[in-house]
Amino acid sequence: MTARSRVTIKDVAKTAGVSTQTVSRVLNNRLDVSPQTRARVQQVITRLAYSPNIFARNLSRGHSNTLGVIGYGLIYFGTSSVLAGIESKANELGFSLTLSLMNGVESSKVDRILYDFISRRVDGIIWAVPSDIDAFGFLADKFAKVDIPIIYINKGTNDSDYVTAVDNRLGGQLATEHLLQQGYHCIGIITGPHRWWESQERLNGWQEAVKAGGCSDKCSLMVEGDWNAPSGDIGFRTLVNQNPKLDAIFASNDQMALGALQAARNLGIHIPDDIGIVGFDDIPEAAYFYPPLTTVRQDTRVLGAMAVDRINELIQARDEGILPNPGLSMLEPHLVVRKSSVKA
Amino acid sequence: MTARSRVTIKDVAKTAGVSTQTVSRVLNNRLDVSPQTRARVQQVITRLAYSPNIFARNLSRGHSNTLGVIGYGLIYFGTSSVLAGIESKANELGFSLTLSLMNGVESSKVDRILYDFISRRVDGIIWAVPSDIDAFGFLADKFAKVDIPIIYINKGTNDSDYVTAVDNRLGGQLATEHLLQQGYHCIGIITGPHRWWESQERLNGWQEAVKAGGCSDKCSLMVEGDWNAPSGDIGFRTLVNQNPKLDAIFASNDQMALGALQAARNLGIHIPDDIGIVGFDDIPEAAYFYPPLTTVRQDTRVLGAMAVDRINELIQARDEGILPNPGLSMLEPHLVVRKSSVKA
DNA sequence: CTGTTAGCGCATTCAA
DNA sequence: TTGAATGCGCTAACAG
Repeated sequence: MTARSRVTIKDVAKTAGVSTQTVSRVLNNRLDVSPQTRARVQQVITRLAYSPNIFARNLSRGHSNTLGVIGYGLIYFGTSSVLAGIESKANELGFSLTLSLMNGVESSKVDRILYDFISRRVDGIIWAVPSDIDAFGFLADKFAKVDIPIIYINKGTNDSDYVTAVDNRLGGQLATEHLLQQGYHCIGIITGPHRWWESQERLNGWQEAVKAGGCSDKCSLMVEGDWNAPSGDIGFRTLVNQNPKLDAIFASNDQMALGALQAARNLGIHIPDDIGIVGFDDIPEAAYFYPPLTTVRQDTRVLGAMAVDRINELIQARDEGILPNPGLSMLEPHLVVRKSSVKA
Repeated sequence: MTARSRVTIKDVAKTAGVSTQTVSRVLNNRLDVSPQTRARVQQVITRLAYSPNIFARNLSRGHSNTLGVIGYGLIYFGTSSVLAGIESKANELGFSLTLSLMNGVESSKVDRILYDFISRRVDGIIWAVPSDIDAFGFLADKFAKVDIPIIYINKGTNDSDYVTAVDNRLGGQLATEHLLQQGYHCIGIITGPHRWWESQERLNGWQEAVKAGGCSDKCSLMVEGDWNAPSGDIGFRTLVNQNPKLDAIFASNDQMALGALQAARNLGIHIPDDIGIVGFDDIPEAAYFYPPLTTVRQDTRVLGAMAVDRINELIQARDEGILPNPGLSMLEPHLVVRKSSVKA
């Protein structure tokens, strides 16, 4: 106790004139308590404003009913929204959350977080950090040692892992096919960083669609961005310079699309008549861009919720000694058509 | 234990050939351990991959070294960014975090969260939910009973409370004075919901500046928004209809400013030549709006960090039996000038 | 410098 | 239906 001491189960027991066990039973909604005693104990509990010490409880029970979540910056729409979904679902299922944030994937920080999670006896771990293939190499080793169920959000499948992801490849396809259907023929792409799984997949989707659409190599140029608006601005200029015939661009997220829109304005290029643009994410502002942005919506909240459901299954199965089949659960994104890709 | 049992301090003690006490001393970096034994114990600890059970530790120590944070939706820039600041600073000071999210201020949810915080023996509470005056009425009662240090982010002062806030009034003034300096004379405002403290303060700042600038009542019209872009769109149209002479608008956040920009385009009104616009927040996208948005930047990350520093002081003071003076710590926002308010 | 003893607050045996 | 004893894993107070 930090000086002042709190009400414990003993106090409740004493003033209610029963044993601590009985109080414990009432707390845990056991059936084997007579209605009268239960009522009496309840009264005392509320009167004394008693609330059980969760440390004592968890220590005694041997587990924490807590999920460890490793997330990514709170200020990006997609990653924040995933966390919101996780929080909400965890709440619904009665899990507490221990949240750790990472900026990049630093090995040492992962060690510290894992150590903390073990100390907290988390029942499961959700990895919600966008990360590249290299990172997953050393992560796999670390996680293998931990012996706690873990599920990954948005990483490439890997036979033995439990993964929940948005079908980013499909998203890239949808975006690109839409542009083709609108009569654009020469479709460039501004990707995210190449090492990100999401980025690769969106790129793959674009590539497939572009090939299927019969676009020439010259007409399927690519430039790498960094997810932020300035890189969209630069990317747009680069693509246009490389091929003046270019008449459409798939930007791998909405921020880069926003940068591209600004570049176009500054260059006197008209969107969508000269060049069509499609983004990815459908951030709330996208409908108010100029022109309003056609984009691929991914429901990241649902993604987070799915992950929690899945880890819950894993935990329960584990308690029963079962080992569920690993694999990938995919969430389908869909296209939201606005003016940036529809000629007047 | 959930079936499988973990390595405990006993195991370490046994295989290292010392008492659990010595292991404990090593764990807590006590000085009174000989270098040899310390080294030996350390080795065993890493070899056995031992990590202390935090529940046992907290139970024994009597406190949790944890901060309870009540936050607001993860998908809004300002509120998320505050949380990011809190997370980062808490990490730096060695605090763990227990995060609860609220959408509105529902009394029953507050009860549940507080109950949970008490169960977790949090050392301090940070209230980071934008809320109206009415809410603070019943909140005060609840918090008074809890007997845990608490600090509020962005609420009106109240003699006896500890508050950390952005000077929203100053922000409103800065925005409005800037417009006056740029030669605009008839400045309307799109506010946030009237019951929000932030909204009120920005409104007050605007009002002062408008009065000081000698604007007539007709030229200082106000319309209420809801922080989202659509309400900015509607607000813009309303203001323009009410007074065709209106030549500037202060939108109380960037999303509403974005909506206003779109409305202007659709009405054929030119920004900034016909009407100047200033927003509030400086979200990352603001520089890429069309035209780029002049806005008031508030460093919400720093705000969060300040709150953690303050609660830390409170906790320490409390341990020493001192009661620091309550009051308001203000953070100053500043103006970021872009094209939306500067005539060509 | 190290070990022994005791207890943190609760839940889980067992008896009664 | 209830109570008494025991232990979860760790730290604090005291010895030595």
